[in-house]
Amino acid sequence: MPRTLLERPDAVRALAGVFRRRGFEGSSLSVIQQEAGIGRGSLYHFFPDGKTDMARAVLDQVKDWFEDEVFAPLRSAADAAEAVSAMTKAVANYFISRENVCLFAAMTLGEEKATFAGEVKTYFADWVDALAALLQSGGLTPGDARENALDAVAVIQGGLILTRAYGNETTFLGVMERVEGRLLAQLS
Amino acid sequence: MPRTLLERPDAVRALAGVFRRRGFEGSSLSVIQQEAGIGRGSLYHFFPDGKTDMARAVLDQVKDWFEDEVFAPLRSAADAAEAVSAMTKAVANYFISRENVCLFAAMTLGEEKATFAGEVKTYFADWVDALAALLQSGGLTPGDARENALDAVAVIQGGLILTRAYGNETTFLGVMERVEGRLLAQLS
DNA sequence: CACATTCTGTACCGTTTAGTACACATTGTA
DNA sequence: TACAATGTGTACTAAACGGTACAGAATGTG
Repeated sequence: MPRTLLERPDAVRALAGVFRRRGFEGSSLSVIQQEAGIGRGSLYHFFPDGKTDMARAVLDQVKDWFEDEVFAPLRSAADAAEAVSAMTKAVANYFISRENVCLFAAMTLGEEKATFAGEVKTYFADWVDALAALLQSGGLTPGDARENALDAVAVIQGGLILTRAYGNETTFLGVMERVEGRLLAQLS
Repeated sequence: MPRTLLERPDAVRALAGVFRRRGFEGSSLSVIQQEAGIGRGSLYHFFPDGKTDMARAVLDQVKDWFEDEVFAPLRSAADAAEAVSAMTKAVANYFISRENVCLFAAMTLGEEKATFAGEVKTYFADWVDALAALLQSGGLTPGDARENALDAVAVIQGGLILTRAYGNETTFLGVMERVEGRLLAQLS
């Protein structure tokens, strides 16, 4: 079975960049061709169902990354405090190297909202649940753990909005530092 | 000078609803006509520069509402704790009655980002600054006031994302209750 | 009832959209 | 080198896009 230069995961990575910069509806096929450097033929070869297919593939890849690098470590952590620090560090690095855009958050707006509602809900629920479980393992009551986890994810997402609005990155970094501090304080 | 049935502010209100539901790029002229119940002729009569003009008018109206109902009260408050409670209540009611969408946050994504960057930055900066000033007047150091204000606005914005993702409203209400509690705790 | 002004519906324009068709290039294997 | 599978550029379509033009309806004033 012949292999050529462009593999599907590479295409997905390139698409993710375009969607982050332009949004889903703002990424026309011509824009995608140009910015991702992938011709229309290849695009419809890898993603036969068109733009929706492309977006789904991108969301899947993001979800997989978070599952491996964030959610799973939270669930299987031995030391709660260490796990909190690891999570904030991983998440901060991730979004800073990806234009401070969370594609799942972007999918809660506009027409694409209905299309990806299931995936979006699962992503955020997995994140909140994994963090809540960790906090509970660190001594918090189930209720407190859940509330703190939800507020942590919320402040991270809001931090992304504010850092884009301000046009800097220090805003987001500050939010991440403080959310780490608050979570660690809860654990002690 | 003759007056007819539809006034510009009414049109702006209708447009805001469409933009909240469909996003800026997702709101085509035909969709706007249909959902806002305003014909193309009227649209271009009130907003000669087209869609950009419409979006600007909507953002202006939102900004004015927050200026009057949120920012100004924060700045001129006598009692810091009361002002915090008033703000959280006003903000919660506002977003719940507006489909849990902050149009300024939506404008930090996609192609329209560049177009409205100035207005968006001003909106969030005004909010954070007004809240920080209040917290400072309530006894916090300038640094603490600023950090707490920024995190409060961030968690509110993130709460909107999560409540849309979960498809409920209780998530956002919970976030609002807790952010009020945390701010009040700082003041005491 | 005129009248000027403010609105509004409709037809239209050139451009762009997502998606399709398909010949052809590229590749690993035999 | 022949071959089948995989990947890709190009031309094309119908529909939708934002925006324009403009006749005429609606309105308060004299």
